[in-house]
Amino acid sequence: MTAALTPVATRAERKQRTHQAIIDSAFEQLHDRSFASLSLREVAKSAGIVPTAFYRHFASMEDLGVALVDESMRSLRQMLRDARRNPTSDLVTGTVAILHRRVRSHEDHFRFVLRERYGGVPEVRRAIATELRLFTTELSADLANMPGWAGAPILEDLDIAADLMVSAMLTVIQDLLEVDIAREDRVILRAQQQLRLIALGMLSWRSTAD
Amino acid sequence: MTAALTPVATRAERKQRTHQAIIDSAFEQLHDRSFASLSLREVAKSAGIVPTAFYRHFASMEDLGVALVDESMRSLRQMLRDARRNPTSDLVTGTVAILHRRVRSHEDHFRFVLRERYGGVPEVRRAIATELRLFTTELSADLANMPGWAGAPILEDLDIAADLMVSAMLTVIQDLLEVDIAREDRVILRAQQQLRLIALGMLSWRSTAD
DNA sequence: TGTACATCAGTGAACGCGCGTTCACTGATGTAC
DNA sequence: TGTACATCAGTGAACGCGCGTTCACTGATGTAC
Repeated sequence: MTAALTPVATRAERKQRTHQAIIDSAFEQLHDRSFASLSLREVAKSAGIVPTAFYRHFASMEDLGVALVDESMRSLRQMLRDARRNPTSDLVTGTVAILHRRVRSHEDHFRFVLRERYGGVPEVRRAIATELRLFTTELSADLANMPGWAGAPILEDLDIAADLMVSAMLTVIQDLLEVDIAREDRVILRAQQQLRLIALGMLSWRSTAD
Repeated sequence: MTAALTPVATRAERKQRTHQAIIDSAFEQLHDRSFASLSLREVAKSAGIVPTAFYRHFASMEDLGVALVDESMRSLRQMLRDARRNPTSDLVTGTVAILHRRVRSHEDHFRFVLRERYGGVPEVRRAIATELRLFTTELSADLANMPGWAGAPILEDLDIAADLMVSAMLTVIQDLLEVDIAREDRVILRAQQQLRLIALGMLSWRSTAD
């Protein structure tokens, strides 16, 4: 009795495997193309199934698109959670390091989200917008809980800073995806400087409001 | 001899008119779709010509895409020029007002640029990236010439701030394009606050570097 | 354990459609004399 | 001004192609007894 003689998998396991193969090969194909230009037939072919079998897993391409958003956003949320659980002395350096690591280990996900954020498929766009809004809200709440803000900051003002930080970091992610490895240190440094700049602004802001 | 009896236009004028009709109706069609999903036949039809006549004006759809970028970027550059020539006492309020006005008068252009910035057509993406880089550089130079920075700021640091401002303003533009008129005041206010936040950060930054 | 039936992931032919592009053309406008 | 020819923006038929979707099917896996 060898492993080769046992059945490769149950029917459910095989289905799940094909399901994931569709998602994975979609991300692969989306490396340098927009989701709107990706055809059902192309996805099916690269996943190793016939076009009609696609419908056993997704009702439509839009449906697949939303699944890709879910998969990608898990990366973003995980990133935020990592940052929360890893409160280093230098918060900016730590946060940028986590951002850097997750972008590099999930490049396809971030590329997809940034490209489709304002892309041509409404359902995908809506799903991304909803998740990013959640992301900003969570960051804002995290800022409020920071030990540094002893002087009772106004939540609404922290929201402005959180918004700015998310804008800046999305730009940094895009730069990371485009830069060649040799020049990536400059992008990282700039990301740190921009977060510090916003933090400095917040401190002056508070003293201005006093 | 009435105007109606004079020839409507010369051949060259008629050609130019069709050329512009193609560009205008492309922007119209792109209101809620990506450029990659727009077909040559659709553009031709909405411009009132037969598909093959398209080739009298553009070598390909990519060629049209680059023309749309040129047309759109003229709006962006004009905006920067307006801001330079209009040095009000409250620079932030004035700049945001100019941004607001130009976005509202050229919504199609800004929508196109933001959507295609990371979109599916490489040539269009490249054209936009080049123009945005120029835009940031010019803004950085403008910051250096500002009377407020009496204390000899380092150009490289101003670059970081210019980058951050462009990121923030691109997000603001997107918000303006999405928000309903009733809530647009909040977007404007937030834009002003974010620019002030960055400016405050720059002031502290300088005193830190001293 | 063995048999008979149900389930269902994946198949493959077929459909009608819009696509980009070619080609020879038309006929109004422009130009040379 | 009148005529003969050149230019060229726009036409319309035709092409081969990949698309999403339908449908009846196959045959391995799962289940009930």
